[in-house]
Amino acid sequence: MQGKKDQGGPIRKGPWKAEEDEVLLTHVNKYGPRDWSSIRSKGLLQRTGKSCRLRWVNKLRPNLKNGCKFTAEEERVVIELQAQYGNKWAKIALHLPGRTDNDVKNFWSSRQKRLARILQTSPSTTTPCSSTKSHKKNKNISIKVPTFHHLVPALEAPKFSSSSEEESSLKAHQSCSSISLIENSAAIKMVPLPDPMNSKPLNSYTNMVKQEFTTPFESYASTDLSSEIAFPQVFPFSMEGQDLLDRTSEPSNFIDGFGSLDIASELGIGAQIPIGLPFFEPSGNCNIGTRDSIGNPTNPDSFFDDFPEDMFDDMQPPPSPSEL
DNA sequence: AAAAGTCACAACCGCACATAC
DNA sequence: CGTATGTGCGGTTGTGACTTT
Repeated sequence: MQGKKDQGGPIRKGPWKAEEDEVLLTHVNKYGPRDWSSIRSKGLLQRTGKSCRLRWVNKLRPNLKNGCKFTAEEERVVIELQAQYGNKWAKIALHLPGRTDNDVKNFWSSRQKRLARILQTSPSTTTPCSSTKSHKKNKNISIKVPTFHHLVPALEAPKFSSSSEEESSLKAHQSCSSISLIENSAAIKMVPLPDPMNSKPLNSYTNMVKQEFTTPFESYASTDLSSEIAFPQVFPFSMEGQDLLDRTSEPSNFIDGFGSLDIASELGIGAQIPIGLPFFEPSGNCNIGTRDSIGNPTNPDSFFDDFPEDMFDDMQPPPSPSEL
């Protein structure tokens, strides 16, 4: 960039070559992960110390899960910790063996971007879809996403497959979403499953879920969420894809739609909303194949069925549950 | 088949903090 | 004690691969 040459010559930027990695690894093996600046000053590489360190930390360090998608469990941990620590990626990464802060950061960033896009496509009034991927799929439909999302928090939202090994992670969301949605429809009336990972530092989270998981409204009322939830944050439920959006065009299906943990996760409000613990497969095998009894649009627990669709249009911040 | 959009990832930048001098 | 240097962290950007239309 700037004529910062000197010691090791002009600074090289951009993608690392295998030879550079080798040199860097040699250095680390010799002196340990430190003295990054000396790498350049010794003329070993035309990289800044910072760059060397970053390369090692993010790619060359042993035991990294390079190339592996975030598992459902990792995803959940991120969500939980992000809600707890905020954007302290390095801190969060400490809880995820093999993951770097950069990994976590990128992962979260992707989610946020997706959420942002979805938000734009979820107007509270009938609006034609327009440009994003979701839009494309909904091309000619008018999505009417009711603004009653504040009700959602109380709804159980198991995210069965979602990410995890398989294609999952985020990209797979597009495919998983529809599945989880379907499964969610059943989950809504499910009884909380035992916490699959109670040994994790997610106790508060899981306990909360268990506690909350009575009936949507009961739980909602019992925790007085109306006073806890930052509404603006709650509103835009991430519908993990067009499927969700599609479904949300109908109140009864809408419920099915926001079943996923991502609702909170993508909003970064995992700790604020008693989103149910996702019931994904423990071993992170997002077997999308488990899309058994799919396409069951009739959700017996779609309590919104009784509501006139337009009643949500002008919905204001969350009324107390009793008002519902 | 091509174009457009989206995603995931790698890498850089700037700032903050810690330590050495 | 003040300054310089090194390191760590979070934010941002660029890019290639993939998906959808």
